[in-house]
Amino acid sequence: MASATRSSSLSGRSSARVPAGQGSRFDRRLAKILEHATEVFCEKGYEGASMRDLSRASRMSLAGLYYYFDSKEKLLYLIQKYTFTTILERLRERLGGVHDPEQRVRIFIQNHLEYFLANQKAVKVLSHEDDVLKNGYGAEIAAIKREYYRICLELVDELKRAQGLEFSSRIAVLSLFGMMNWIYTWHNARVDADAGELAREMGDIFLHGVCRGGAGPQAKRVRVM
Amino acid sequence: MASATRSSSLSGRSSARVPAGQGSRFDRRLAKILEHATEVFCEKGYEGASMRDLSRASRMSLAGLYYYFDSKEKLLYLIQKYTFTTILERLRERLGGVHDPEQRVRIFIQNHLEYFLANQKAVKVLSHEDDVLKNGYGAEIAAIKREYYRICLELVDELKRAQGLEFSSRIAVLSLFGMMNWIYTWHNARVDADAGELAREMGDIFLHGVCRGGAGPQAKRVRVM
DNA sequence: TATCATGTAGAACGAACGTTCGATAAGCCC
DNA sequence: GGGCTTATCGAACGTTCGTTCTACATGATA
Repeated sequence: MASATRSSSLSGRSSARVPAGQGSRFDRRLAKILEHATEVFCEKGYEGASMRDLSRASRMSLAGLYYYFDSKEKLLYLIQKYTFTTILERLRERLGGVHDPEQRVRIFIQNHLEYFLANQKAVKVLSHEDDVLKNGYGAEIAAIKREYYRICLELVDELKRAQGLEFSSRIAVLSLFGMMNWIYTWHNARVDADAGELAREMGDIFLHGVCRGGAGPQAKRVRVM
Repeated sequence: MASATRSSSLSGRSSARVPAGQGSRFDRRLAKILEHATEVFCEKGYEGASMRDLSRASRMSLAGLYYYFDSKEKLLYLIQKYTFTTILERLRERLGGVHDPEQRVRIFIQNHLEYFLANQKAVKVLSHEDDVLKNGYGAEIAAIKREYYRICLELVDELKRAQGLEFSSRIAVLSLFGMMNWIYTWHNARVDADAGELAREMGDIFLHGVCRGGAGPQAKRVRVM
């Protein structure tokens, strides 16, 4: 018996926060398993990773794992839910008190990239195993994602209103998400800049485009044709 | 015996072109199987799709499939190679004769999006099953991809030179790829614009940013802070 | 010391996996 | 008509899959 539907702060019914250092013994153990599972899912993909891989990574028997959650799918759900909830929570904190629309968009980018680079494996699992979850689990994750998208859309709309601009918010926002999310396919900590620098550069591209001079000082445009 | 190492234009040793209407009977049959497999891989992912799924989709027995290729992995390789080769080929044709740097970047975007939307399932398999292929197969696909990236990098460098701009080409190009590739996660033929329109809007964002007015007429900027 | 919830593991379950085998038609050349 | 090649199939191979059953420790409580 037991497993993740028990009354636990990470899993079942309650709040779903676990910074991996608090909570009951059960919660701490489960959080560790989630960390290992994230790594394995990241490397082999959800379908490609077997429960035996997870058991090896967690240094626990196959059967022992099932004490902490009741299926492989639920494990993925727990990872995705925790990751997404955390991003959203931090974003809300950071946006509080800032009112300049351009600054608010930049904060969104900064928050997104910072979390993405600090938790690269988790967000790869989030991005890559996007439509694996079925029914209830899938719907719940999709709802959180929709909310996150909605916030970004609102920020862009604020910007449009404030600056009297006219363009498709949907395409702009989805393009921005593309820029940011794609990072998990190419970012290399040894050669690429950190989150702050990347956020600035991507913010420049999104807001002003490469032709306006991106990272460098304002450049004069020399039209060719 | 036989299977895809035979002397065939799609598979083994030779040129790897098959517009699915030419070639030997063997090639035409294999091309059909590849189409079905693309659809199944797209829906269930490479690992998630079983050979039995493919056999059902192709309306051919499990054993019958193996007459045309020698492993599931090779099948994925054939799909990816054909798709990528085609994009690259079309790009080269279109760039010929155009010399304005901005126009050349726009052609790149247009070509990419056009193919992506016309072959959404194939490119999803391309993007999503990026690091599944091992050793020889993986290396070959990676090489084609590198070449494609190199071309885009060159286009952006041309633009920088022509307009006297200063920014990180690497980040700009990878951001652009992100914008464009992410499309497979959200594009909906019933509500979203076609490739031409999308290419224009993404080109505007990449080149001039949303603050310069994206799709609409040049907008005046109203600074708030 | 007996009892009880908490953890953990070995061994096995049936199902599904990718792949191979041997047989069997149908069409072609001699 | 006999001997190739091409194309297809049912059945099975050995392996691995996610999951479950049962037993056995451990430490706290009574």
